[in-house]
Amino acid sequence: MCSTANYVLPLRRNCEVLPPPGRLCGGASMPGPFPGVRPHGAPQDTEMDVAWQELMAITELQEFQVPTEGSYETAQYQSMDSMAPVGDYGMVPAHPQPPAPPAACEMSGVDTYDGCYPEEVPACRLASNTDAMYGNSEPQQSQRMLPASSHSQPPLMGLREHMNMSGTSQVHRRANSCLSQGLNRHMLWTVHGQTAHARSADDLESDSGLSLGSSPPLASPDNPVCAAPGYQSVEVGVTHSDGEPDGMTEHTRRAHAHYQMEYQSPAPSYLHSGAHSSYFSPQPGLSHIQPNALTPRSVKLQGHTADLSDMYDSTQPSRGSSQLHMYTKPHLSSSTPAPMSRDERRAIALKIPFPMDKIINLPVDDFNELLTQFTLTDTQLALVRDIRRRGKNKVAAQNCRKRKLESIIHLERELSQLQTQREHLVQERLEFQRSLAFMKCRLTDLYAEVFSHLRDEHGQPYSIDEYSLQQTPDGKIYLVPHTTMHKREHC
DNA sequence: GATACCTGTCATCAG
DNA sequence: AGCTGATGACAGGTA
Repeated sequence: MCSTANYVLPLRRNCEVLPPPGRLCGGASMPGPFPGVRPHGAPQDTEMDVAWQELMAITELQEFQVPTEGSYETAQYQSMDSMAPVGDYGMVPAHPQPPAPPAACEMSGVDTYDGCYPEEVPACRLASNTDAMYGNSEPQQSQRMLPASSHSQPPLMGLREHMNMSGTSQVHRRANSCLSQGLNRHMLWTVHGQTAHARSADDLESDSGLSLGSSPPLASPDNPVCAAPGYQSVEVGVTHSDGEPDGMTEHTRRAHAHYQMEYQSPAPSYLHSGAHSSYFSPQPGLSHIQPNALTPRSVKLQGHTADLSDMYDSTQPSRGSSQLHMYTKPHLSSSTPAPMSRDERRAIALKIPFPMDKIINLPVDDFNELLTQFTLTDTQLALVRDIRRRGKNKVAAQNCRKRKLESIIHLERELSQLQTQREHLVQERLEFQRSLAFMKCRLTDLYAEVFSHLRDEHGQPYSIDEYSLQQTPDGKIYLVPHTTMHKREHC
């Protein structure tokens, strides 16, 4: 065991031989660390057939006949021609006539609303102007069944450009060009488009869509706007040249009748808690339409209301004009409200007897009670539940995104704070290192100073290389030879 | 035309 | 079991 007994010269603190520090250690610098329109070409027949086969595979559509190729063109021109002279339905001419399989119009019961989605009777209603105008044609089925790049897309793109999409600001941007462009495009579309069915805006705007089983696509009542100019072009350019004396085929009449029932008759009040205050009031007619209720197409149409109304007034009876104005906003302001959503249009199309906000926001018990107060078809029920699910998920998604953004902001802020703190700590470490270097330097000086004053019994100075100063826990300081220290270290 | 962003929707999971 | 919220993924629209 080693002990301090080996120390040769016990020294005391504050020894007289220890002079005060004479100088500061210099040079203690420390290095411191200091980041479409399908090229207006007719779709291939095979593709068309496949598309229709896929469509027909849908249960709700199986009752319809797949139109023959020849029927498309017939329908295109026939329907358009037939539309022109119609005087009872003002909205009729106000939309491009989508090529529809006339064969499907042979089906019975088309003129009777059975509560099904309008798309469930696509051919006839599509053949009519009604659906292409307000409703859409099997949007989701089509989207699911028909790939985006399918043959049916081009004509649809034409229709999309022509009729424009709902719910997009694009409506406003293109509003001015809608009339002129829509006319030309419609003509092209009419001539070249040979798609078996036309998709309405709903169709075009829809994404992957909802479940096919629960929510078949619905007709949308918002497609008429740009269609008007398109139809005008048809009416002017094509005129009634075929063999439709009265200019209206049977299926067209039925479709118009359908439209009359759907959009002209008193509709339930759809009060929406969101951007859309109400888009239908119980009173039929025009005056009740809220600005918010206007669809993009109606908004788009707004800019051309005068022109169109003049044309319609001259060619269409007041009834049709009334229908046209039904979706016409008095003033097109920059603060144009959001257009009707797809579900809103669907609700209108299916005549859901209660407002959207109730569908979405009511507690489940109240919601179920509400459902019991009305006799709804299965289709209506499915739609209502889908609307509720989508509405809630929509809000949830909005909240989720909001939270995500807030989380990102929070994390960025936290990151910034941590970076600041890190910089502070780095500076602090640098200061400590500097201080430590200074203290080491000073200790070295003091060490040398002490040794310079130490003398052995012979008056000789101790060598700093042979001796070192050690302090014991009790505060005593000893001069220890390195050999002893080495022994201690070994101990 | 490519890209980023926004929004709606769907699918899925968990409570 | 059904409802609801949360969220990733996807698609479409827009700038």
